[in-house]
Amino acid sequence: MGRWLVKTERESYGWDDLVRDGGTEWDGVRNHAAAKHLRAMAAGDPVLVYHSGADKAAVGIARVARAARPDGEEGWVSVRLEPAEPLAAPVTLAAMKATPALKDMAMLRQSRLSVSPVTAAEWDAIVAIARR
DNA sequence: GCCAACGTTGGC
DNA sequence: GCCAACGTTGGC
Repeated sequence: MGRWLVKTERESYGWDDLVRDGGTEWDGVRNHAAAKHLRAMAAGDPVLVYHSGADKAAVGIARVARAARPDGEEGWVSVRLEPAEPLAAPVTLAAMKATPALKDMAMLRQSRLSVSPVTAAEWDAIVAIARR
């Protein structure tokens, strides 16, 4: 099972929108590295939803409801994400950067990557921060 | 094939 | 508002 993180801006389509809609097609990714991760997602995989911009925090956990399929434009794909549960508290970028266990996190290493993998250890560390 | 110019993202 | 990172485009 893979674990993932997707970035979005609250103002464009955030966690609250995902909850309201009960799920959405995660499309429009036009970056090859990010798209590669979309293609690697399997139904059931958990996905952290991170708000870039003003919030700069992971706020909820979604699940991959359906693996990648063509998103309408040649060569690009989308997956369906559905909300699972909100994090007990937002985990800010600052908190992630301050956590040694997360220093190699793909998102921190390459801040512009909109879809990135999260290791099991990183996932656990983030959930632990949310609960403390 | 190289590289400069340019656009976008996202943190500060 | 600025800047760093980085991807894309287009001239050569």
